[in-house]
Amino acid sequence: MDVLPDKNLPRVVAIGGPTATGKTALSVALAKQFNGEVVSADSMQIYRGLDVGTAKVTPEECCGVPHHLVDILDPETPFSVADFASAADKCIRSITAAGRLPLVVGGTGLYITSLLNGLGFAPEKGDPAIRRKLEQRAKEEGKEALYRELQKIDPDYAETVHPNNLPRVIRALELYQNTGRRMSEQRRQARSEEPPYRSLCLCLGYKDRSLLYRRIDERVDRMLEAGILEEARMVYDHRETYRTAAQAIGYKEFFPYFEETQSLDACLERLKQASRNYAKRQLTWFRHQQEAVWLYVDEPDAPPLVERARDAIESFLQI
RNA sequence: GGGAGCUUUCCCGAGUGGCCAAUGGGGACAGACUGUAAAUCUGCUGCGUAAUGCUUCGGUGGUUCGAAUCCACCAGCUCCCA
Repeated sequence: MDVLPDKNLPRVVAIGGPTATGKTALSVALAKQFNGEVVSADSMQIYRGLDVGTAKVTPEECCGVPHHLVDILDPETPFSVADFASAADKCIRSITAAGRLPLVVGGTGLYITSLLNGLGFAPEKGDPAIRRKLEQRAKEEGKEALYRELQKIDPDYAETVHPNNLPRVIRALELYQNTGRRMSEQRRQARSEEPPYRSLCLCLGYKDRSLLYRRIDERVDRMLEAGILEEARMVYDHRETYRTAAQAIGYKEFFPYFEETQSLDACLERLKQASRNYAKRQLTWFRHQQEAVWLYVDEPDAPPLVERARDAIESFLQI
């Protein structure tokens, strides 16, 4: 698409990157400089009560900068990318209307990319009943059976999904049964739309990966002191209803400790490991799914991070 | 002091004469991703001028056409008896 973007589109600055790179601190500093407001793009911080484990902004860290899409749901309420995209869009429009700059900040790459590309999700919500039936079938007939069915109804999409990736297979079948539309069509349509904003995505990273991993480990230790265990216990006690929280890194790793099948130390190690693996996946996402300007935290001769970010945003706003 | 066992590629751990550069798991690295995404899934992991090539299974030396696998000695660790 060589079409010049519409000058009147809302401008959005996104800040992404793996966990523990300092997105929160940077976004607050930038919001103050650019008269901005933060729109969180984080699938876990959206929930009330998950604070320590999600490294949620504290009131002190906020410094008065408004934060949207944080603490807006109880943990038993389901939430999805589509929900995020429409909620974030509303935020962006009202922030823009107020003459301020929306800063979309978070580590959930799928949320950021979907939002910035204006992916048109199916208007129909997912159908839990259909999904439950498919899950049941997978248990009885095996995931191969479902995959074969997907090959029949949507060979194009089946080719892009690995047979082992059951949740994706199920979602595709669910979409078809629910709406009569194939996932491959859905994707094609969604992609062809014009981007809804003029956006700049800044991505935080480390040149030296081992430094990132060390920061992650240290942060887990700090979370322990800050009371992550109580939070994890709370999530554990509600694990049947807190569907999303129960799978969050920072909580599920302590379940064996509560069940007395593993020592606290072992769980802490697993949590650190899981966080490092997650950071790796985030890097892959932002490198390949999202066009971004990368800012490295550990660049020795470069000016401070905030200055580099500020320069990038200033030139973006001038275009 | 006497006896038994163990030592494998980054880690754990299989392998007890050829099909072994060596199962599996973890880690590392790389990748996918359109309604649970902090989820879910995939690839790859001795070297390499890529070859019936080279160097690996604690060390040295043997047996054998052929050894990670058998034997001897040495080193380290574990356990049992004193």
